[in-house]
Amino acid sequence: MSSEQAITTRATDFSAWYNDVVMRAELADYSPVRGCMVIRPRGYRIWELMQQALDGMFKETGHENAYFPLFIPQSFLAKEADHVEGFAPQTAVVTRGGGKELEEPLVVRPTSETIIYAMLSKWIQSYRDLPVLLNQWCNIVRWEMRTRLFLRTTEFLWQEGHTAHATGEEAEAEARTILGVYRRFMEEWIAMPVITGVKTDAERFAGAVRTYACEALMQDNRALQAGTSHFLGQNFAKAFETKYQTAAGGLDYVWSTSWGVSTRLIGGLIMTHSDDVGLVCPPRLAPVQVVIVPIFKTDTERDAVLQTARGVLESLKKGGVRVVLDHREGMKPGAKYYEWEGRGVPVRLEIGPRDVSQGQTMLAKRGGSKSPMRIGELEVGIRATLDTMQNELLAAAKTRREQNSVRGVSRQQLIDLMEGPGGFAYGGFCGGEKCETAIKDATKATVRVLPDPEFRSQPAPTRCVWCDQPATTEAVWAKAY
RNA sequence: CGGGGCGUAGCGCAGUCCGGUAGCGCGCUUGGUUUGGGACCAAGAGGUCCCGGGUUCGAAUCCCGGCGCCCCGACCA
Repeated sequence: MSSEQAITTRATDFSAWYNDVVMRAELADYSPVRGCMVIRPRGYRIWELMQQALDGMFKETGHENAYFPLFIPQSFLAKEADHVEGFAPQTAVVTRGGGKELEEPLVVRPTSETIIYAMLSKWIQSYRDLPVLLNQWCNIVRWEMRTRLFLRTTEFLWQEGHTAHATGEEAEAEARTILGVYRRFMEEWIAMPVITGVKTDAERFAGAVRTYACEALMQDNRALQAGTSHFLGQNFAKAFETKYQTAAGGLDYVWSTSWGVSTRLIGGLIMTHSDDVGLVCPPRLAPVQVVIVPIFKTDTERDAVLQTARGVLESLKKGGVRVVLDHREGMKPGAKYYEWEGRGVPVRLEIGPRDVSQGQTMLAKRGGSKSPMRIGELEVGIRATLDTMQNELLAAAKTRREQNSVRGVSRQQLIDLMEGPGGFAYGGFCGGEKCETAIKDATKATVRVLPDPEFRSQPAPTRCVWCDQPATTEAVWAKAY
């Protein structure tokens, strides 16, 4: 089984390490179909936990789930000029069905804006019908040249939110609200700190007026675009004639947004926290938060230890902890430790004869130390431990990000940084496409975001790092996934 | 699509240069002994050597042609 092969170290080969971690933790596997992946139960459980958390947040902000079809008439995609130009090369198209050539080819959705606006046009008549706040959980297909487990696969799972509003201000505010939701989720659940901001025109979603994004820094100092939220203006409304009657009696196109995060987040989780032993999973998203490993020699010890272990199992379960008892026999405790560590289980409770007689367990933190805990204190103590670990992961990731961020870079520093260690490079930017392209050609780095105020440097840079003309904004560069 | 690597048991590999009838480690099955950081003994099961041609008495091995996967680049969440 792949689960027992050695893991390549991060220092040796980060890509190989990443693949090894995914395999070792049994999160996913390659599929018989090129570019596609199979998400295994341990990986899917993380996604379910992510879904649960996010879905709750979407509902709190007034969104409702719906489902739109997988197949989109090809002509729909063509209605918005930028959109079709952006996605056409990446689409899979069905031309036959039921053994017959189709009258109109059907595109397997690369995203659902077009079919959703076609429907919204039917559903929206008046400003009283607005806003419409929709979300859907689904799979999408984008034909990729080069794929990587979770980070970029031909088919992937995501949620896509689509909202329609009476005013541009309201739509813009919605896009910003969701960006905040994403950020909160990434930090509080994935323990993955992100910088938020606006994308440049070159990096903008095809068909959007403005694209907001959350960017995280992975352990190899490359940036991961973890989520995007788009203000679409009236682009799709115009393409699909999605109009409504205003309070004043006039007709106007709706203003809209769309936003999404995908199973790519699992890749972000892995590359943010994991180590050379295997997966490190933040407790809030860990399929198994606690594993109990019983230790015994004689039958008498076995009975006593297992009885205690079962008691701990039940009490933790009642307390809402995701816990399993590893009672497999014929496997040494040490072997179990390695296995569960590779799978990223945050806490291990060892219970042996000595512990039973002393009314305690040995609590080992993933990647940390071991210390005894009284059995009576476990219900409270485990919760506290998991919370602490969750916070420590976020803090450690934040520290790592800051240590690998350089502010106020010069042209030469930017080049050196991207040739060398990588990371986030903050600098002044004239906003010109020429400079953006030149920087990309010279360094392979792209503008990840024009950062939101709280991430900006003090004082603000005054000159463009590349052309030395006055800066119109600050930008964050990095090599990206 | 370019550059690099690889394809032999479930997994990791050796064997390929120099052709001779397929091997190692791990895992798996059965039995026994073990169990506080990757247990041991014994007996087993498991193979279209990526595919198709060719050379040869004989091909995992040599020749020709395909296919697939991984990594690095160009496209992208």
